[in-house]
Amino acid sequence: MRLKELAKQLGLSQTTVSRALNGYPEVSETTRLRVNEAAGRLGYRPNANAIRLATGRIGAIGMALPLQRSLHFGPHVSEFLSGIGERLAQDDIDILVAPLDVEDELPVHRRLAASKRVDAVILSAPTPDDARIKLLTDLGMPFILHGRADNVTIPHAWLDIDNEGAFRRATSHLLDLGHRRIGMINGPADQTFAMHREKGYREALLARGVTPDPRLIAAGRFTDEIGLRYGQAMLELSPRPTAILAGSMMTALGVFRAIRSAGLELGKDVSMIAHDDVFPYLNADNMVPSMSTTRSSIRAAGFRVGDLVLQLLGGKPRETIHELWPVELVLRESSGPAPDA
Amino acid sequence: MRLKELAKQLGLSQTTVSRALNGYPEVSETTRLRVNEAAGRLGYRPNANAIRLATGRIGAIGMALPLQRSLHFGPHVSEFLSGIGERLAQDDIDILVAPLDVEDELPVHRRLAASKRVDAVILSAPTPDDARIKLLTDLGMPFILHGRADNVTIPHAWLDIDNEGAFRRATSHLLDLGHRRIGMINGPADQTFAMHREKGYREALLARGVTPDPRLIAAGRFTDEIGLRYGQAMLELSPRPTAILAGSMMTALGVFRAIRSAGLELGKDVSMIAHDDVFPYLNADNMVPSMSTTRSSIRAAGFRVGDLVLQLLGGKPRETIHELWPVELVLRESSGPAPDA
DNA sequence: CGCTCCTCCCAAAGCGCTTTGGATGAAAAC
DNA sequence: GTTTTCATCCAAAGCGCTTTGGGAGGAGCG
Repeated sequence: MRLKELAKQLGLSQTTVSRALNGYPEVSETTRLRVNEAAGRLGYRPNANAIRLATGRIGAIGMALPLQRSLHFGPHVSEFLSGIGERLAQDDIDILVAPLDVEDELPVHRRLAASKRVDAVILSAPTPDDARIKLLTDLGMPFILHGRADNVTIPHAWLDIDNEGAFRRATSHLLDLGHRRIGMINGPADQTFAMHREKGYREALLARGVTPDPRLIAAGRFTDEIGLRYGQAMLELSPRPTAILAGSMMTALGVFRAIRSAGLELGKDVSMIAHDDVFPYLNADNMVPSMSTTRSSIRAAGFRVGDLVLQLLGGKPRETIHELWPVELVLRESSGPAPDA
Repeated sequence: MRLKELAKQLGLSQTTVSRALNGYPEVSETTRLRVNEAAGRLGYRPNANAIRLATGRIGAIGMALPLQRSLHFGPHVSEFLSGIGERLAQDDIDILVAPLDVEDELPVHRRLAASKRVDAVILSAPTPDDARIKLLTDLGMPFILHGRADNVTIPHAWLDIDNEGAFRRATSHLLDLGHRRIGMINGPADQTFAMHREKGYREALLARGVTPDPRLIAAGRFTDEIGLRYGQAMLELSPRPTAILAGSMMTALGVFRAIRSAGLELGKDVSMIAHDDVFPYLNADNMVPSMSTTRSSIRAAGFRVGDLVLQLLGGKPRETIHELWPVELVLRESSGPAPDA
């Protein structure tokens, strides 16, 4: 059932039917009703590609899924995507995921843009000098960044969480509890958010006169393995840290094991605060002991990003789209007073 | 730069340029070279929508992401998707993720099909009577199922892992070690794969004259919370189980905690074998103690599914596309002889 | 009653590509 | 030397929709 047939069935022109369906005013209410009824009855579905070709609007947004990088961000990506999807589905917008190798990210964006597959792009996991921003701007492709690219001066839309503040608070809290040797197992070092976290952490320490110890700072992917390895390494130091900040719940699982396998007890001998992106399948509350976290739902961020990308397409100026979300500090059993303090 | 301009620049017709670009034989090699060179130099990118409209081929495959259900399968989905993506990227095929509420899954598929957004669809997480199969078949939309729908007689392509065999082997192994009370924390009970797993488990028990105890069988989402809750419940029974099968690594984390919080030791007091979909960020080998698993990479399955969907579109008959992958049993420290045996 | 002004509808021109059905000229065949 | 036969290329017709630029006919006005 194509538009042409539908029009013929109704004894109307394609023009009128098209307008009726799309809510244009040049059509009488009775005709519109008649058209809508017939369309529903005959199961008319417009060919998306024809619409796209005719209008230039696509009804899809793109998201690059860097394969290697997604190894770092597997569960984060899917949660974030779910959030975006939840929002965009409301407006019947498709999400195109473009999997790619990290080194051809730029070409892929170029292809997406030039071939008119998407109206806009969602970027995540930026570095401070992220090259994608200039590329997309040059291409005239609207986009919104999840995270920040501090050194890029080109105006662009972004949404980020206050990583710096989160880690500053977490660190300060541990300092309040008497901890002085606080380890930090961060995310990949080239990522802006990881730098922000380190900044918050360092400044909190310095503010109390504690000199950051490079041996207590590690960076890597968000895996239990990284957590285990660096956790063990830190706990072998002497004096060993009495608290550790973990960049993700996966990291935290590894650190947890490191603590146990060193014969120590989490929340007593060693405290831990982990960053929690709120995975439904990994609940900080249900851990034993329950995990203190800096919490911010990455799914909610995705939902909002979906929102913002629509606003962007609706004409809202990109330079007015900046959101910095605060991060909760949720204290549970894994963080306690420093031992022998 | 559109085809028309390109053609004008070259002093050729659109026809010839199009053919040259698409490798048709009616074009001399020298012309083809000239065209390709110019296309590259001028940065010509065809408008994907025009191609789609003209050819009817889309160059995209769809994947429904049931939002609620993805709560059960969060990390699985992203791993699987990565695998698909890795394969389809090689052929420059887009992946459209269609997020949806579970109840409107059918309408969404109808929309995807009728609006010509995708060439084929990848279905996952089927139930035995999965209604999507009939729908897509009726719609003439090619698809491949990741998993199986045992009660559906309509011929269709599928790829699955041998869940039944995996759990039969794991259970048998535990029986060999002297365990008689073996708990099982399965995936969502309505899913085919979970039924297969239960079947393997039950039959293995029965084959040794052990009657399955309903109190030792639980089902739920793949979360640590479910693992913790059911793990605790089972360990409170007396006599308590001496071994537990966990449906996923997330589940296993919960069970692990349940074991510990009961003051028991994994691998001695209680054994565990978990199913491992091979998440790069959650490594069975690195756990303490290391985790025995039934292992099958869901990412690899995704890759292969991508492969198969292309074959399907290439004309390979759907009834010849059936793959059942064996599952490894990897024994590590978490499974040991039954205590007091 | 004649004229203007809406209201409602239509024909036709794209959108950018593929593909059918020839043309054209040179090489091959007779 | 004429007829075939290729090898190359082209004009034009779609693909299914939106949108521009009118055109009829009835209501409102004097």
